[in-house]
Amino acid sequence: LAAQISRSLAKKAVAARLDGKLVDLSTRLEAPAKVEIVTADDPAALEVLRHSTAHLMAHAVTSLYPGAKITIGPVTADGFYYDFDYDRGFTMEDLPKIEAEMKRLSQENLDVTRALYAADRVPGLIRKFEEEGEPYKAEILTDIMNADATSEITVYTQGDFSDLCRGPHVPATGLIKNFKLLSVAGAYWRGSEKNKMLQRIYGTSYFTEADLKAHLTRLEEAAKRDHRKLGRELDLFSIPEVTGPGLIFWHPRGALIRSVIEDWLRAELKKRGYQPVYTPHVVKETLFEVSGHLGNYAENMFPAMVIEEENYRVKPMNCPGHSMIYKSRPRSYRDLPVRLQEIASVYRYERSGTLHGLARVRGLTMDDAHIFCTLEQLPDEIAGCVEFIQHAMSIFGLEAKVYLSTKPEKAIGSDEFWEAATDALRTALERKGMPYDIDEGGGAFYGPKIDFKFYDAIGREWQGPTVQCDPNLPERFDLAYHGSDGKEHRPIMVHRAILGTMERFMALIIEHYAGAFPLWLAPTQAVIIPINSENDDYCYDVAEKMKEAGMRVEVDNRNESLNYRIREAQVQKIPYMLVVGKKEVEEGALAVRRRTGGQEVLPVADVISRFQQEIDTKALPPSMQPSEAK
RNA sequence: GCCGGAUUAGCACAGCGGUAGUGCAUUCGAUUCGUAAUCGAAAGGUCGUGGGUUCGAUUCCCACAUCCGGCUCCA
Repeated sequence: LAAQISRSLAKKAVAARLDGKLVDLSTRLEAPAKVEIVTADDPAALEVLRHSTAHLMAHAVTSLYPGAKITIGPVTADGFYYDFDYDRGFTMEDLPKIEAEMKRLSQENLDVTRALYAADRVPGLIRKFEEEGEPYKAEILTDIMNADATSEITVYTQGDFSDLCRGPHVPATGLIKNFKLLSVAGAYWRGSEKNKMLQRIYGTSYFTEADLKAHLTRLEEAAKRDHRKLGRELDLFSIPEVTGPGLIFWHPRGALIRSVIEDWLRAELKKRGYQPVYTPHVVKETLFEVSGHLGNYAENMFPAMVIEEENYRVKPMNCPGHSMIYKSRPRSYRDLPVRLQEIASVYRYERSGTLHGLARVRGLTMDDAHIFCTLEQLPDEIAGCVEFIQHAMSIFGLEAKVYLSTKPEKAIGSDEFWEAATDALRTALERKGMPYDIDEGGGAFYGPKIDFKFYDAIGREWQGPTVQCDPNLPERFDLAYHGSDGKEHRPIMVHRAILGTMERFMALIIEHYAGAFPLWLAPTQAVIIPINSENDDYCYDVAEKMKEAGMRVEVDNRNESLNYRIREAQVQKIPYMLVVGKKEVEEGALAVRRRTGGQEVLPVADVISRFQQEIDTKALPPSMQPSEAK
């Protein structure tokens, strides 16, 4: 019953599924199974194609650059990469040469064949790789056999190129036509800093030219909404070289947006029973000896400064400070939970190569809070945090990937605690109907946590909100409360951030909105543009009225053409442009142009009431809603 | 921190072994305009910093700083 699917019969076939398992088209059918042909429009086909493109690239590289050793070449979210060990780094100039060689190998339409090695033949294979000067392949094989001595190994061959690989692959190189090599980078062998750095080449591949072009266009579009570019164009912030990397200067417009978000946060925090506190930025380093940060986190802290023979440190975290406030007086079980909140700047020494605009900085402002509670209160407290985060995400229209991170190998604390806390986290997510993945062993050494990860314009992952359970700091600070039994008990501490940090969150929403902030966040909500200077007084009167109604409005009566000023407002992504000419003055009206397009002439009072309706009143707490028009 | 690349006016970019140029922004002048750039002029640069090669370096070489893409890290 062995069935080999003829390539001529299924030109578009890329791979097949046997009982749901992805296999090569050349697979021999040894028992009855449900057979399904995977064609180019199947999402799985793209992965197969990209993996095969990675092989094609490795083939091209080994033929162009003798001595380049192959390692691994997996598929990524939008493409693939392959890591090589070569005595010089590849540069962007090498990529066209490699692409040309790939094109040539594709035109040869080499068969891609698969060879299966039973366990007893693997030692021979290892020797073969060693003899051929491919030590990395030999190492991978050795590790596979050490893990399971009965493993079967497959090797794929196209022309004179062979690679150890699980597959599946496209049946012939001729199917690989629309690809692009994108960048070169260094990457450590097996991801460890201690190992040799390899040369990585990234690329992507599609079945059709149109898909490839669309992808490249998407990358260009994404670059346009890069928060570093928009931050300069919209005059939101700067990071001057003279004042140091990773330290942000917020300009008036950026600071305005940030302060509106902080006002929103404070109102939400108040509703949820958080108490605001303030703690010092610089403290004697004893605090961090007690917290254990000097032992475990010192390489991420700014070095000590000496004042009157005492060492002081800039804080890298707020939890020790909040612990001091908790500890400042005896606590009763009746006081719990205690929720201390601070939108607080901390400073961390992040390694220079990791800094990235607002998204990764050395001076960061956490929307931090620490909840001190009993183990019994933990589920409700965590559910409250998850609900808060969910609410915030809905306000900003953001989506996050949620991870529940469980007990790592190196952990402290009792099993009872880990179990109860992990359970509380899981229950909270399920109660709120939040889909999540488990990050097995990804928790902090002191406790499990929930992490929310966001994606930037080009798909990079950034951690934002987090909820962490921690019995360790209460222990270190000897925190206690008097229980109803009259005895002293230890509270649990929950670390949580709703937005993450203000810096990273701003980066995120700048890219999310592509700089076109919704009305409630827009630094300038409306600009009034007189057509000529005769209308200036009317414009100032209207502006005054609008300011009284809570609008952030400006008059642009610069000596520039109307077109120029419209364009300027459009480029600055100002939501409303209000043009005033003779007609509007006579009618007590405004010619309303929206940045999204559309024009209409409305009485001033109508413009104000429309504006107030457009600010989503459900999203904002009462204290922030615009006041009634006067 | 590691690998590769980059650094020229406020911004975006040309250029080149013989001491710098364009556009926008800025300032000034003209223009008073009906929905995405009015015209003209002026001003603006130790060509990232330091060292070397050279008769001469913005250009070539080295170190450092910063940025970009990755890697690693992100108790």
